[in-house]
Amino acid sequence: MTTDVDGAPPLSLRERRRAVATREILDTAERHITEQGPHALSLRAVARDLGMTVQALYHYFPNRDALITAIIAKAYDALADAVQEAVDTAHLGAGDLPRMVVATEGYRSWAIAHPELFQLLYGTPLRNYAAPVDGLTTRAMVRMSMVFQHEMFGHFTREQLAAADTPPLSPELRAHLELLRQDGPGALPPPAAALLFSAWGHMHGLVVLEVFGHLSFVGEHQAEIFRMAMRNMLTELNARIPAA
Amino acid sequence: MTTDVDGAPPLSLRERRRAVATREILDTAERHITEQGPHALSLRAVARDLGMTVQALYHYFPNRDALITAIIAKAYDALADAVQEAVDTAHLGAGDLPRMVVATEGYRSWAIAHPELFQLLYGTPLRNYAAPVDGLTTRAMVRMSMVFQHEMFGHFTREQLAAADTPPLSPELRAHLELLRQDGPGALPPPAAALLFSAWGHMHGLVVLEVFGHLSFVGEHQAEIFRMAMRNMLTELNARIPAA
DNA sequence: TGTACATCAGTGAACGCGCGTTCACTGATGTAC
DNA sequence: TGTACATCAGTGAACGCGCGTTCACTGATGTAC
Repeated sequence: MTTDVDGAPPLSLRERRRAVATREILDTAERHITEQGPHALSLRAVARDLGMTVQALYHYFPNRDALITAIIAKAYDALADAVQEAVDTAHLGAGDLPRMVVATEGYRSWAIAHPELFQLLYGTPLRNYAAPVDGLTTRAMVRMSMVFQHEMFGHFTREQLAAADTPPLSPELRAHLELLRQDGPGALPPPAAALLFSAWGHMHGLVVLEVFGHLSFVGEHQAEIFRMAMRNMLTELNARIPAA
Repeated sequence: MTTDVDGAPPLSLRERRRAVATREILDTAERHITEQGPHALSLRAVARDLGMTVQALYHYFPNRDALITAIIAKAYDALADAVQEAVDTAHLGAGDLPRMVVATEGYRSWAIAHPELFQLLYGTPLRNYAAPVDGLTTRAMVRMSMVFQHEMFGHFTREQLAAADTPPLSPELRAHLELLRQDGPGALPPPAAALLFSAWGHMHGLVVLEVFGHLSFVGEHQAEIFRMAMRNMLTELNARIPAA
């Protein structure tokens, strides 16, 4: 009776229930984080909220770390989605904002709309939580950085990017960045890669200061300062790349 | 018998013991933070480590929050000191690094040397900890920002700064920044203030990404990228301020 | 088609541990006369 | 100079709460024949 559009084997009752329960646990845990902060997450509280006992959770997640990892992965995806969507709908606004600036504003907006999840991703590492080594979170990160680098560099040729005007990079750093671009999907020449990291830090720094309350003295005008900073950043970035 | 150079009334035995004990509590708590992370701080563990009972701590700090606040204030001061000291000893290095870049590297170095304290200042707010409204921490912040703005803008006239080339600021933001400069000691014209915030975000963002492990794929070369970014930032900043 | 067995979601009970804070009290230190 | 009192650092005992994880077990769901 389940919709079966793609010819996948239909799920059994057990499997459907399991999927629903897993989803409920994740949603509840995420809600707890958004309400109490990432460090307040407790398995017992989640179970209580779902009307079950703690032990039952162990049928769905082997332990607390696994649950947290799942939420982190989900949050990374949500952030990447927000950036992507901001870019995709950029032309709809009639403003003259460069799409790159729109992308950074998508990043900022998601962070401000979900401060606790942003803290989960970029704040103090959780106590007693050991992040897994696998690439569960890396995928979303790569996806997001592809969006940024496409908006920043997409309209330049590889030769232009390789000739970007920066202080000279050491041979070791150049070599390291060359290596990175082999296994990563993004194929940026070293100077452009360095500029990307710098820009990422700039964007992230302003957002993190704002979300964590260290710019509160600027009051209502943080969005305006952010936009100004990102516009300037983009202008200066373009000025570093030689004409074709 | 205590050294009494400044003519202050000599401390009684009780007062000296109290000062020593307070210092010991603070040092131990700070050490616990540097060893276990800010979220692991526990009064009981601190007391245990000092060979006393928990209750005794309440003679020195009214509660856990007060102890944390004292450590935060101390850390802010240490960070400001590190930046100041970097600038003060800048000329000793024979390099051609601008003093502003040296200042930002002082910021970065302190953060890397004391990642857990840096997390305490700029990471996820502590659970169950309510930051006090008073300006205990503000003083050090202002001091540090004065160093940066002196290095960034000290050699320009007020007229030059007021004419800095940025996208136009809204009248509301201009007014707000004018207000800020009245009660703060720093007297930056609005466009310069906006550029200062942007630069602060840039510096902070790169440091926070590095300290929290989000730039680990750059490996050993994070210092080089940071220096490049800060050099570029300074160059671009200067380019925005018209000649006298 | 029904039956025997395997799988799985859930519970009850428990282990062993942590925490911040309050209260009533003792003994040392400091002070006024 | 000694004496009576006040202040303060520290303890013992307790309150009331939280947590993650493991174990043995029941009853529902799924599967092989």
